[in-house]
Parts: sequence; structure tokens; C-alpha cells
Amino acid sequence: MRDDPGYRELVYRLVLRIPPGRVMSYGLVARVLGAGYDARAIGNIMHATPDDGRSIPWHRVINSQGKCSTAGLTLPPDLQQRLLEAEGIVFNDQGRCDIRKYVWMPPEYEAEVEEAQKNQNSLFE
DNA sequence: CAATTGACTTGAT
DNA sequence: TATCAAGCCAATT
Repeated sequence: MRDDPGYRELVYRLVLRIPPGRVMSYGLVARVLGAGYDARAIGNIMHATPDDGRSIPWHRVINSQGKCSTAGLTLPPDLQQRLLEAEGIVFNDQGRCDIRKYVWMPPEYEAEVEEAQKNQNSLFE
């Protein structure tokens, strides 16, 4: 439920599990967490992330097109991309990366990832 | 408590 | 491929 104080906590826990050099999309985070979560909600939550000393790797969460949608923020527009590049992720001229290649899912979802890659499903939203 | 905004995604044009 | 509109949910006013 939205009133559950653990609502956002689950998001943070998942994001903290994303290994360096890997990424997840907002929609994917929402999907993994289950019903009640939404891509836009995740984005909003990340924006409101209290940097309470856990150093949440928010930069490893990008949009489904492999781009950094950090428009209109007080942060440098290219900060997120630079952080990811520092972890080995390569972006093309249009500021996009191959999310299908860098996406990460919890171990219990690896089977689904492979199947999606094979069928080219839009699992990486 | 209602209205507005936004670090999103998808499907149609 | 690029644009547009609609849908969804949380945070902010």
C-alpha cells in the first residue's frame, strides 16, 4: 500500500542491488516490485530519494530507451551519463546505451531475461 | 483534501 | 524513426 512506509524502501533496496556497470529502467523496477508500482512512480521516488547515507545508485536507473531522462533537474544534464560511463557503460552519439546489453535483473528473474532477449520482448521497459 | 507536476511507458499516427 | 496522446502513481502545492 502507498501508506506502507516500506513502499519506497523496497525500491531503494532493489536499486541498491544493481551491480556497477549494470542498469535497470524505471518500468522494470516497477515490474519487479509488482502491482501498485509504476514507472512514473519510481521516477518520482528516485527524485525524492533521501540520500540518507546509503548512497543509493540512482544513476543506474534510466528510461526504457537507454537514455538518461534527467531533464529539468538541478543536476548537470550529463552527470548521470558520465557516472555510468565511469562504470564501463558505452553511450552512442545520441546519448543512448544498449539497455538490452546492460540491463540487470534479480537472479530469480534471469530465466525471464534470457527468454525476453531471445524473443526480443519489451521486458526492459 | 483537490489540483498540479513529473528522473515514465506504450501504442497509435 | 519521430511525434503525440493517454494511462498510471507518488510527491508537492
